Amino acid sequence: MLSADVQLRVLTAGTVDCIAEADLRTKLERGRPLRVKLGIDPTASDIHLGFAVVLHKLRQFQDLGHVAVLIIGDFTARVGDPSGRSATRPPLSAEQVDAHALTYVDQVRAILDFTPGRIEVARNGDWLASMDMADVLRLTARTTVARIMERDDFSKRFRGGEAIALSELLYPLLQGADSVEVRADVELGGTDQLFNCLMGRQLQSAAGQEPQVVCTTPLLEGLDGVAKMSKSLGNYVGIAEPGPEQFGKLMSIPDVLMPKYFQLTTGWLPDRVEATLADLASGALAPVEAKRLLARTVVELYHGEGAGEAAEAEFDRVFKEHAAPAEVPEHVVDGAGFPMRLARLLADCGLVPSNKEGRRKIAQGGVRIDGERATDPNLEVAASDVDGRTLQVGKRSWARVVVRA
RNA sequence: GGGUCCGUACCCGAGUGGCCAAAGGGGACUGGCUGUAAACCAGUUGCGCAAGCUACGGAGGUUCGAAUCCUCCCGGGCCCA
Repeated sequence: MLSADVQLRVLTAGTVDCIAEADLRTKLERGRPLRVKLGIDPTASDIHLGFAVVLHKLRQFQDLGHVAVLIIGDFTARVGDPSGRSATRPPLSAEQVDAHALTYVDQVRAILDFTPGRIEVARNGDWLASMDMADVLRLTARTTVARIMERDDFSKRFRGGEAIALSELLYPLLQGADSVEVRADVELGGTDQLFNCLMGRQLQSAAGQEPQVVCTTPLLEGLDGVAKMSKSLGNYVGIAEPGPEQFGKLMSIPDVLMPKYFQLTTGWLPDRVEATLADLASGALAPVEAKRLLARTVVELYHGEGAGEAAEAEFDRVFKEHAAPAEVPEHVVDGAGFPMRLARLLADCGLVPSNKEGRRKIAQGGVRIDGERATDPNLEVAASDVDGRTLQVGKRSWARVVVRA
């Protein structure tokens, strides 16, 4: 195992908070593998680049010989993490949570080391679900209303006269209870998790354990450049998405976000990031080229050698030469329905949410059949007009029509 | 438990008996320009080819006519206890 100093330098790089760094040093100096906890609530089906930031940090710990303790928050997902929220989250069903949990573990394999002994995966329902009222009361007695209300999310919502479910107030305690349960030495999380993680320290102390060190990583803004990347806002790049998809999405990020994306999503060492950003700033590297480089790098990271260039080639094909992508989803239509309105067909193919919307898109010049723009919203098409052809709506939606006799 | 205010489309928010499928803003989408960036310009943003239908928390009611008035219910805020 490397010296505590060296480890400390690597581990704290790119973190926002590390509470307390001295404690981390002490723990590292013992030379024993640390138990590094990271909780994920399976509230969505995709893991995205924003969450990958903290996963990469966890991987660094693993690479230095420490143990990743991944907590799937199957129980906490149903309470709803109030972090960064301005409203209560909608509850998820147990089935949804289970389904998400499975895909999470699958996706996380792309980043974490699953060598036995290097990782533990646990579900917090295993201990939280069986708590009885006495346990809950004991837990809640360990903190105070004032402490909970210090939290920005809560105090804002409270002052704004918005609803806060009592169960939401308990969320930080549950997350803290996880730390006690798994005897975490370190807990990682995004900066929005700071409060929750600190609760773990408090509860561990109360339980007679040495408090965990809390390391937070920066939050990544989503494609819109404003809000935090999240599934619910749809401004994310999933780590399991196809390369060309990732590439296209990354090309659409605002320029101002490029430095941050280089820092947080490429997995590059700080020196290389700095050098690239310097080139960008000096004009030696054009913004487009920098963005292409970024997109290629990220795609390679998740899809392997060569995938970046393949994605880029596909991107050029579609957006420079305006050709249809290599893979267009097929849509089978019953031939009996013909002749039919083009607008209807677009809706059937799922390219537009309604017939009406299809008419609008046509009128606005946003619809093409094999690259040929359609302009008449009342256009009727025969089966032979569309069979085997590619429909396009806007810049990013395609479907190949297959008429079934 | 008492009092009081509120619930409008993806979000915020105007509307308080007909002129309301509902102002305005944000977002989103389409087109133009471009580097699928930003900025900017134009347009669209319930469903239906249309007649029309469905929609202003839910259910009833008053009225020729309701998002607007009444009753009950559900959800939320605040004050008092």
